[in-house]
Amino acid sequence: MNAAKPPGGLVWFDEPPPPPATEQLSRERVVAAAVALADESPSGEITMRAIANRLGTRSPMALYRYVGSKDGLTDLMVDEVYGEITVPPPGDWRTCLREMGLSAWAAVRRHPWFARLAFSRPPLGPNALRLYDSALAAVDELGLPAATRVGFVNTVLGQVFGSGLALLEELAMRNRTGLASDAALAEAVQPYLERIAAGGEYPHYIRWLNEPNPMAEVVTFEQQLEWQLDGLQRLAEAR
Amino acid sequence: MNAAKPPGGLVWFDEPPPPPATEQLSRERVVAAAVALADESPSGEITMRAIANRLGTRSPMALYRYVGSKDGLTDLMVDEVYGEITVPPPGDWRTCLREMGLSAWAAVRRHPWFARLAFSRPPLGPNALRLYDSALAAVDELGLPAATRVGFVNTVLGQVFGSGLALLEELAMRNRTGLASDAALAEAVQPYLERIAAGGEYPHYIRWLNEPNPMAEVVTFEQQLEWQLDGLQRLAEAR
DNA sequence: CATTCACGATGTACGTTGTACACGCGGCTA
DNA sequence: TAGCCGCGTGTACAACGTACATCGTGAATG
Repeated sequence: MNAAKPPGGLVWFDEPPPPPATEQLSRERVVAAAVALADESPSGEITMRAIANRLGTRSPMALYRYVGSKDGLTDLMVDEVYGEITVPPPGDWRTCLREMGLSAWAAVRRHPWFARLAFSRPPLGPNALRLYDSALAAVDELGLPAATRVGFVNTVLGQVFGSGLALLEELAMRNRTGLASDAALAEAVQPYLERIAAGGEYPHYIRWLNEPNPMAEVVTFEQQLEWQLDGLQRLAEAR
Repeated sequence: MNAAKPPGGLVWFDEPPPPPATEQLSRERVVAAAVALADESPSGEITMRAIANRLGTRSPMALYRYVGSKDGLTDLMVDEVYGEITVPPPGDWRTCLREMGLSAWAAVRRHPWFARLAFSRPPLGPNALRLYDSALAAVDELGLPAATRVGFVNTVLGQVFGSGLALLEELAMRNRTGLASDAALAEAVQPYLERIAAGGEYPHYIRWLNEPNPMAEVVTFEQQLEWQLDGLQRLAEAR
């Protein structure tokens, strides 16, 4: 053991060697720790070192035996969340896709970082495949060509991931600037906007800011999802 | 000048001291170089060092005099692209929002990285404000409450950024894996999918893969944009 | 029972990133 | 002529992902 010797210090001076590696590592434990860590961080950013730390392991290198690389770990995390998305058994296709969308939306609310990663990794893990398989089963009754079937599914998932990403980035931005509440945020931007207003440009923008509740969320995710389903339905009927 | 002396090398061995800083730096030049660089990189990722290099400047620190930080530069880049998005003069609100959506979509195609950054930075630059102002002017005729007005605009822009992000990530992934063409990609995933197929699970998924042109893009951006506009119109009429 | 071996975890190290800080050069002003 | 000040540079540091060699330990083998 050639650990860096504290210059002129005896072993006794160090604090005793941290939580003694509670348990065997495993791919599952690594992924679970990564997911938990990402859930806690507002931005969803994680670090191999942080994961190692959480597992009581001193070195990030220990993880590489189980996940290959950070990208590999990312894929595993993504598939983990795909596993939380459910599709009802085949029946009315529109109901199925709606339920899938809502279920995916719930998963994204639990794990906002998922929206970002889902965009950047191909859905090829077992849970992703299972999800796509169920969803394709649900639209089977329409008798559409292959590309159209998967287009239907992707439209719904795209809506979820897009809205999720907007959600994530707003969370991250609020946290980065330390402005958690609507009020604090409004106050911080105040001086800047007043300078803008003084310039007399952007009259409609200024008028919006001065009306009550300008930030209320009025076009909800559920609403937009329904609109997309309307569109898909019209597409299916016009076939 | 106490530059690191090459160990056992004479000065003459170094190449002569590079392109002599063509021109004065400026915020505009820095931003322009950053945008050009991001456009060239498939992932849209850039580096302060790379920008400095492109400007013939030896040190990345020179940029900090003009942009404050990388985040600051990001904001400037984002606003630059916001400046490429146009809204027709007020008239039929639906036409205006559609034109804005299409114009934004064109901008995103030119600068895919914009979709990612637009999500992560608040639209407070001059060009973003001008865009929002024009868009709000276009929906003014509807006589809706403030939050609803801006909700209309955000719905359209959200659709653009969401679709843009999907586009960007697909580009990035293809480039990361070095599989540019559909054919090359299909070939690379082939063995994996065959193992899957052999298992007999995911029957609908496998069936999709085996039909002709499974990857054809069938639900276009324009289509989805129109569906959102349909929804907005119904919302406005039901008011 | 002794020896070998493979495996899980570790320490060290490298290259890359953003950026803080101090310096030096050149042109302007007092 | 002396001082200053804006601009670019070099150096340095912390944090990151991860390649690599190493080591203690329990299982497999002779």
